[in-house]
Amino acid sequence: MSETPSAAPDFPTHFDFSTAERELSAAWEGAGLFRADADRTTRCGGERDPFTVLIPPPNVTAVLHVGHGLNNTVQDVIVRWRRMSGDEALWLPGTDHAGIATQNVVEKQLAKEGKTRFDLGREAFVKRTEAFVEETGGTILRQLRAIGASADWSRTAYTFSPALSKAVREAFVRLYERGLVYRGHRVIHWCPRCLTSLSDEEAEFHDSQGKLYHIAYPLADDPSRSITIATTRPETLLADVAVAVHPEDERYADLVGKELTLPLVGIRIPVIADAFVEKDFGTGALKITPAHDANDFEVGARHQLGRPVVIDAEGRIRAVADAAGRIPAALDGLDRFEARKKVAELLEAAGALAKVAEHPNSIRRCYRCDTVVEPRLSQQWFVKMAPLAEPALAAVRDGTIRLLPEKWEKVYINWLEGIRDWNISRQLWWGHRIPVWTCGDCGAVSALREDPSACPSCGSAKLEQDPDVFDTWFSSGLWPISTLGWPDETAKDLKAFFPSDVLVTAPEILFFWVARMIMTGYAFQGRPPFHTVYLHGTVRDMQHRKMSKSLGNGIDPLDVVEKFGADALRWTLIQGMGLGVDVMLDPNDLEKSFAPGRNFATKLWNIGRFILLQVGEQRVQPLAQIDAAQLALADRWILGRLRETIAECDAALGPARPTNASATTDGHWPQEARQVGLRLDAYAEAARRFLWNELADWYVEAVKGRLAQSGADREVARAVLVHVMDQGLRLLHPIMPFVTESLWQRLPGTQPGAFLAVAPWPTAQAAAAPEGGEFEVIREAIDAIRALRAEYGVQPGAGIRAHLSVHGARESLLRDAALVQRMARCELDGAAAPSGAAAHAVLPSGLELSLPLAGMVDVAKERARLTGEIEGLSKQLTGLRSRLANESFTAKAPAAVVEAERAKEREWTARVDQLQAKLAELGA
RNA sequence: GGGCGAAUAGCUCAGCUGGUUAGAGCACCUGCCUUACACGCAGGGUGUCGGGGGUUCGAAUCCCUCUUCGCCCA
Repeated sequence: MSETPSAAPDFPTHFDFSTAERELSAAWEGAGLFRADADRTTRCGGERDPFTVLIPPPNVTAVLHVGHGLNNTVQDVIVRWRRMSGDEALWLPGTDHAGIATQNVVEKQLAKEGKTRFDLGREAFVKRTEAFVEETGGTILRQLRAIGASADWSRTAYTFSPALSKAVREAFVRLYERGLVYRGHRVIHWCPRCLTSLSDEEAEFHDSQGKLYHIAYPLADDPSRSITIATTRPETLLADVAVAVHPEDERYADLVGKELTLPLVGIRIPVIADAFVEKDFGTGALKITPAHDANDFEVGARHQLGRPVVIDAEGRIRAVADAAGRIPAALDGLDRFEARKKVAELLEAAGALAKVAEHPNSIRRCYRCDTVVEPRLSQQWFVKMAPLAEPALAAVRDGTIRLLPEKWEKVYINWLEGIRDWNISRQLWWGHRIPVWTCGDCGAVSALREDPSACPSCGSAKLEQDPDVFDTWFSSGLWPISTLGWPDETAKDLKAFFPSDVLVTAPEILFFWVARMIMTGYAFQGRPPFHTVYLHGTVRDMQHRKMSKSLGNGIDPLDVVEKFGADALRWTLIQGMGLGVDVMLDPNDLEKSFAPGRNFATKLWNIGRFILLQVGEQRVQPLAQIDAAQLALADRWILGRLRETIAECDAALGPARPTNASATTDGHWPQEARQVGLRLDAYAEAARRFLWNELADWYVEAVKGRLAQSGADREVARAVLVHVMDQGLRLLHPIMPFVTESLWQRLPGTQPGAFLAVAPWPTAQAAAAPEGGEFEVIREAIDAIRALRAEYGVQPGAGIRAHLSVHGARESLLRDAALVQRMARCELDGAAAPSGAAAHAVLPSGLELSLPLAGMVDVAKERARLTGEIEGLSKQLTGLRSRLANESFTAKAPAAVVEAERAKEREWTARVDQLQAKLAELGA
């Protein structure tokens, strides 16, 4: 490693990211840059458009993993972009109390002490959980600061705080009053480990290899005949109340109305006909178990059948209800899976097991503990979803809300069209208690905003509150309004920042959370909670597996921050963020994944180092004061590239909001704008390309000679250099906030105390001077000379000479000969090329270069090279000419296309001619 | 079983409403410590655009079909 001995000691060759991160985080927060002010928004009479992003609240028990890193980096990039763009940007952080997840964690702690929550009792358990959350609940938010999150920490919300709990209660009571919630006795998903019901979404499907048991049920009055049913769950036959066949199934037509003997149990059950049965599945005969299967429940209800319950809350076989005489002693008390084996054995022994076949199927598992869900008959609170879904469906259909990428709009619509009622009660202790009281005297059921002391109907004090709590997602669904102050309709934040703008989350929780927020937005505010939903991909390892604790393939973002810096982490994540595309990272080789980000930061740092060491800290003229006529070719070129890059970044990111949105009206995404913007990878690449491939690789090199001299041109160069660096840093800041802020604050001209984090986002200025296309000719020449040098193995340090032909941009190239000299180590010579062996290049502009490389050029090789180039072009030309000769092409294709093809033909023909002339010069 | 989507360079992906000599990043190979940077610089190879058929003057792009993979829902 080489160190420049003269380098300024306070400007090392590498960026000290850990110090910068610590200092800048403190400085940003100290200056209150991320605190949003409601009064400054247009909705409150201020001047700025509000721009609100609400964090998907992580669980209070969570510790930061790379998935959080990705989700929050995306939000931060968007918020920083809007903040710099002049919006009153609010990124509202917070956490979710996570009912089941948190209760599980505390129960596990208790288990280590040899206790259960029942040993403590409800009140003590809740107290203990509160204390646990108090202690560790802020962990993940603190960790988010370490990756540079510019959230407004003063507004940190928590779903179980008193304010948000009030919103939950108000929401439920309003739905109750509107007749949109009801209590019902249904077969719901039950987790026998968590001992609670689950919503459809919380009971996730998993493919499994099950078995299909074919069991013969003999006719009660003629045991020589039987009906064979097929089931995956033979243990539930203990609760069978009928066997159903399809009404049009001729095989069983004569048996409908007869009775069967239930194997192992011995009681008589009827054969019924119901169109629900699929004739082609299994044997076409279906056992009906209303208490243990949701579909059977419906069938049973249609036929007024009983509902014996034979499996208890823990998943054990017992005569729970209406099941007297149904449980053989050998099965009583057995776990359901043990019971399945035992039932099969007993049936086998009784000769009733006709067949057992392998049967791939899907089973539901608890999304929190993976336990196989048990369908269970029980009383729960449900939300009627169809009326709530209607405006949520319309909003996406008509473009009030857009989902990116587009395919999720279809999934969303498909789901909402078939929406089912939502079970919102949970038999947990950690959560918002359901505010419903039943009177012990008059039986009145009341949903109340305030805890009652007496029955609202009869005045009795004998009131009992529903013991259950709400599904956590019920409170999460209110997040966009509850965090902003609802149900206080006069809350300033609600006025200023609702509706919010972009919601950034993972598709996994599209139904759990996103759809429900949209529904509650309409239900309680009559408006959409946001206009854009950005659904990002998943972080995966090199085998495309999702990162998880159990697989041990995770990446700790804080580890990455420590080893490579927060900017490197952010860069890697954003640069890989194609719309909806998964981000692949290698947990076994962090260097491979994150070194490019760190290297880019170092590169930037060294551009800054060059500027400070070469430009110095003396006053630099603002670019606006420079007379356009004084700008060099390279200056005009880099300013043109900057203008183009700003436009590219803007096009990749925006538009920020639908066009016709106002303080009181919801905007609308026209069809052509629905899928536009938030291309973070394209934005990242545009900024990187400008700073590295254009500014560093070309402009910095081009400007070196001018900086070494003194005079007016040096001042012009300094002004342009500092300007383009300043603008480039602004463009990159949302992605790499630390290194850009560190450099920007050191740029000559930056006011002390100013922050890049709130500096204005660049706007593309109209060109002050011609774009500098001539500089492209210089670049082409340098490229060509470098390529020839490499081709012929010219020593890197050796100087050579190039003769220019009379064609093309000869004069302008000669004017900048010094530049070519430095960048290609090649002296330009306007004199005609001497005869003899030389390497040749014909530039697209028509200019010809001839490099006499005495002793290096092998004439045969040069001939072969030129011939190859001619052949390639000729082949292209042949195709082109036959297209132009085709009359139907010239007649039917648009004139502009035809003309473009003709121009191409002229250009290529000329080029081939030039190359051929060169070849001729080399002799036969 | 129903719905949605993808298949383009070794890898991850762009290529939208048909017309560029099919691109980018990473990886890879070669040569260089050229006074901001070796965490760097310069140069370089790489594709029957999944198979088949169709529409068209013209298809990676539109239509049909097959194959493979993924996601959502039941």
